[in-house]
Amino acid sequence: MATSIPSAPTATSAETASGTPAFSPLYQQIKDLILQSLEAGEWKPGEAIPSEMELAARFRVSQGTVRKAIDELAAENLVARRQGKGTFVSTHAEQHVRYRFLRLVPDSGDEGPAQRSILDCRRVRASAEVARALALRTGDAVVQVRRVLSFGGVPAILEDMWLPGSTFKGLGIERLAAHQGPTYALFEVEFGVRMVRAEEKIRAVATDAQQAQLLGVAPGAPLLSVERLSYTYNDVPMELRRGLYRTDTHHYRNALS
Amino acid sequence: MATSIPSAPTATSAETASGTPAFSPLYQQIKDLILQSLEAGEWKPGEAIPSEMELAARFRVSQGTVRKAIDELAAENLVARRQGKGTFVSTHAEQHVRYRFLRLVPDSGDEGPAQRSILDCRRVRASAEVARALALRTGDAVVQVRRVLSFGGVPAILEDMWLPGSTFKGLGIERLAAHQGPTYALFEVEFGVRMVRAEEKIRAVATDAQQAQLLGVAPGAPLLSVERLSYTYNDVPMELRRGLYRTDTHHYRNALS
DNA sequence: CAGTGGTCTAGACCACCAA
DNA sequence: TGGTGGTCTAGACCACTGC
Repeated sequence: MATSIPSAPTATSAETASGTPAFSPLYQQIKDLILQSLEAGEWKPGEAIPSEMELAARFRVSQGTVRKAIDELAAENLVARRQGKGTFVSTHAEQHVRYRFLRLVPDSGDEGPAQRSILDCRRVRASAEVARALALRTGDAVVQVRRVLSFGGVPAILEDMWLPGSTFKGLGIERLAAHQGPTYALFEVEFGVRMVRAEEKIRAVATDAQQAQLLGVAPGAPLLSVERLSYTYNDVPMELRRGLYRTDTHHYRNALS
Repeated sequence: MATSIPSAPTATSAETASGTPAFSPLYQQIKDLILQSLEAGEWKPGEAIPSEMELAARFRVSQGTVRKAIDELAAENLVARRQGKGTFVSTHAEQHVRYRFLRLVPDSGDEGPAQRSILDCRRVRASAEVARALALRTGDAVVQVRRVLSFGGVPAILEDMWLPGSTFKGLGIERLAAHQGPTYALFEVEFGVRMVRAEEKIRAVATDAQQAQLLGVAPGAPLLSVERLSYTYNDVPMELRRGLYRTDTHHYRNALS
């Protein structure tokens, strides 16, 4: 199916062996091809992809078809268009989308970025639960990170992260501490991993003694438990995160539509 | 600005009095016009809007321009396209989008719809806080509803709702109790109010004695506090809701992208 | 000014649905 | 079979950016 586009492209195509029609419009095929280049790293985060005209010539389709393919990629936040300049591969390092995945906002006012304090970072063997989430085998190497995020000096988030050891070779406490800006931007630059989407499961829990001490709240105080599974291209899970959020001065913001 | 489209439509238009260019593409103007008809109730939820060709003729533009306008409306879930049939005004009564705004899902398995139990429904005067959220004046009439939602006989959600009294005339406990399906579907049919989007603020809180009793949990148990402000067309706030969610067997699901 | 994305059009054809 | 939305094209022109 995913072979190269024929010189005379056909919209109606791709008869599967199993007999189902499996119609896929041309622009979808083009989108998939662009996606493959994105995954392969042909263009790095922050870089411009070729112009619509160039891509149209390359794939032997009209500019309008490329446009529709890019429209969908832009809708999924994989690329961003800038009129007069070009289309750019999305990155977590951009100013206006920084901390795109962080939904905790102050109840009033506006505060700067979080201060990070790395408590721990070590390579461990994946528990059954972590392995299942990250599509690994139990016992595989994973990097485990624990940190506290503070706003204006007040601790607000206690977070544990698990990352596949094979991909995040050499991730240590120094690198994490030295880095400025979003952690996901560090992952892009240092490990070539771009987080594309994530799913969160949110619960209310009571603090235990250790957590309470780290966050500076009373033991038993209610906290928001946020379990996040982040995915790279192609729906590959790449990070499991368990966060405890203080919600006495902040709240988790969500838009429904 | 919002006058009718001239017989020879211009893409570059709408010079504002203040001097700013304020360029608005044709398809945006068409989208606004369709939106106005939607707000005015020219087509009711569940009904089909005119075909793309008809709208193109009505607004004196090409089908492609109407298509792009409808594309955006569909992306915002205001209408839904069905190939071969037409484009339909979205409704909360549709099977596949039912409980679109309810993000609480069971940790495992799948359960049927919630059982509702209305505890209270009465007309009261808006507190300063409720008035501010609903863009009313303090003391204006509002309908206040308290109810419990249960899954499989187990109470899971305790909810208070506030609705503008002027719009929700005659809303009583009988009507709420008699109705089947999503509450927002009732609002569409009985009061002509369609909820289009909502914003939620989520916190972890400790249960007080009364809440604990209604939900069947221990006093002080951590619960998810979900404050929702729902909007109709044109960003008009129409409902304030404060929910307490049990998250021992369920969780609040969220997708980030 | 040239190059990029953005808009608009008109027409052809395809896939889906209902009568 | 006719109507609806869905795809694709080709070309013209507009708006924004940077040289």
